[in-house]
Amino acid sequence: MSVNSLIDDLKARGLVAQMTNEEELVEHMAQGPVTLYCGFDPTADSLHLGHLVPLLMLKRFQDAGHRPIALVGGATGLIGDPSFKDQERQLNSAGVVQQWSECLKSQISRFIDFSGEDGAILANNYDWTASVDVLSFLRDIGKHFTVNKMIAKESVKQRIEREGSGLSFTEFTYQILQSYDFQQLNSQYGCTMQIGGSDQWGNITGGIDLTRRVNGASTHGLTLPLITKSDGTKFGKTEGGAVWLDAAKTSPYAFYQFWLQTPDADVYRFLKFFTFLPVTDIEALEEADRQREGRPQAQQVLAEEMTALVHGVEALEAARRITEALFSGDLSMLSADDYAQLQQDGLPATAVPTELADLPLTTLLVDAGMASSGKQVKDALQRNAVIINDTACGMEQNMAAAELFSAEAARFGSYFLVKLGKKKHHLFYLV
RNA sequence: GGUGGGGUUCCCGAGUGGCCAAAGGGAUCAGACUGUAAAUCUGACGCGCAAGCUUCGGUGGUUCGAAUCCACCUCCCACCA
Repeated sequence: MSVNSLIDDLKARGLVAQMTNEEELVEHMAQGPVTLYCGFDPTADSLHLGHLVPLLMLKRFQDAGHRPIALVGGATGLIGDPSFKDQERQLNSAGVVQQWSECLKSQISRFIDFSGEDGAILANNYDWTASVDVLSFLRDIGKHFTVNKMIAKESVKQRIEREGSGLSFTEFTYQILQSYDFQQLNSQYGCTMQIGGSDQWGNITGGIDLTRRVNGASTHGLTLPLITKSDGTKFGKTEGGAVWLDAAKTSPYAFYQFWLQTPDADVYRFLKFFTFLPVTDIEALEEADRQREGRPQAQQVLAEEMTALVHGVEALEAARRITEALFSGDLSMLSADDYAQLQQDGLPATAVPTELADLPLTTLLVDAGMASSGKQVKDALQRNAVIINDTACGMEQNMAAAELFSAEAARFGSYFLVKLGKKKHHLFYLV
């Protein structure tokens, strides 16, 4: 892909929120491979969907011949970015941040190619901040920032102006640290561009300013839009919380299901944001779906692309197998092997307790993680929305767990497929 | 340090002695309708199958009875110094 068409493609996908002078940027990219960076702060032991867009953006640049630097914020993660946050964040211990940094590193490596001499670079800002002493920091770096400008930034404005909140000096300093990153990466690797979410604009321009002052270098910035949902709720959340990229935290099956359930109003936008499918193909798909009666194909395409990308083709196959078995409506088609396979493929499964005479169904299903409170199970029972091996259960069976989970009732002497509502499935097995 | 305002169930936000497990909205869950979509309608929404149990920043107190009154403590905010 030529330089020009990369930016054009990004714009066509709606992936550009803001950028520094477009002409200069395009020209800069035309002159040869650009080294660019994006930072990821370790705020948990895994990246989640919110990180995916910038991460894939690095990949888009790499695919177009540029050289990405993935920066893990081992130092900035210790401070906490106040940008557009309405509350001061709780500090995490150094050991935890260190550990999380390692987690992020290995995840990032799955998306970007770090091999070879021209390969991407993995950096950690802890390496150049940890040893800076206070006086050097204040004299050599701090001197280039005016508090007036720092306060004026939109990203901290509300924290400073708003009642009921404050901004600690610690977090206020964050923008200086991030700016310092850019200046360092510019010195060390010739990095001339920073990308990030639109909330990072203030931090990015801060880095551009610092790099110009200290290194005398001209650099560029580009931000990505915040991913929004048509219904106004936050993108990337499910009832269980964030959708993680770590298969141990969000199973490939759950991940696949997440995308499959994307509302029509969002799905084509998401295809452009998250997949590498050409925009023209996506538009063609949208047109085809419009012509079609009933269910669109887009969600399926999106779910397959994303699951394959994040978890690999095998995990995708597993997710599809489970989906096929659970949503095709007929469980009798499943063989004993299929049940074992479902469990292996990541369908949540729990052993049936040996002593369940007195256990109500509510407790049983809550313990298995199917619902967060007995009330929810009770509600479902009252509406006959709990289905055990194709048999709907009502409230009157709540105390009949021993009967329902007897060896005679089990499929192949061992399995029970329990459905709560339309979408929640759980496998129980006798031991 | 002084003065004033405030801390209510996941979030916002009512409630100023019994009718309060606590209005209303949002989020969430389930049902109907659909396409595992949206919109709409219905129900649930502190915990418990239930009897019942535990909440309104904390601790004590007044009272037959407190989220509501009193004391002290604590945290937040505004203004003043």
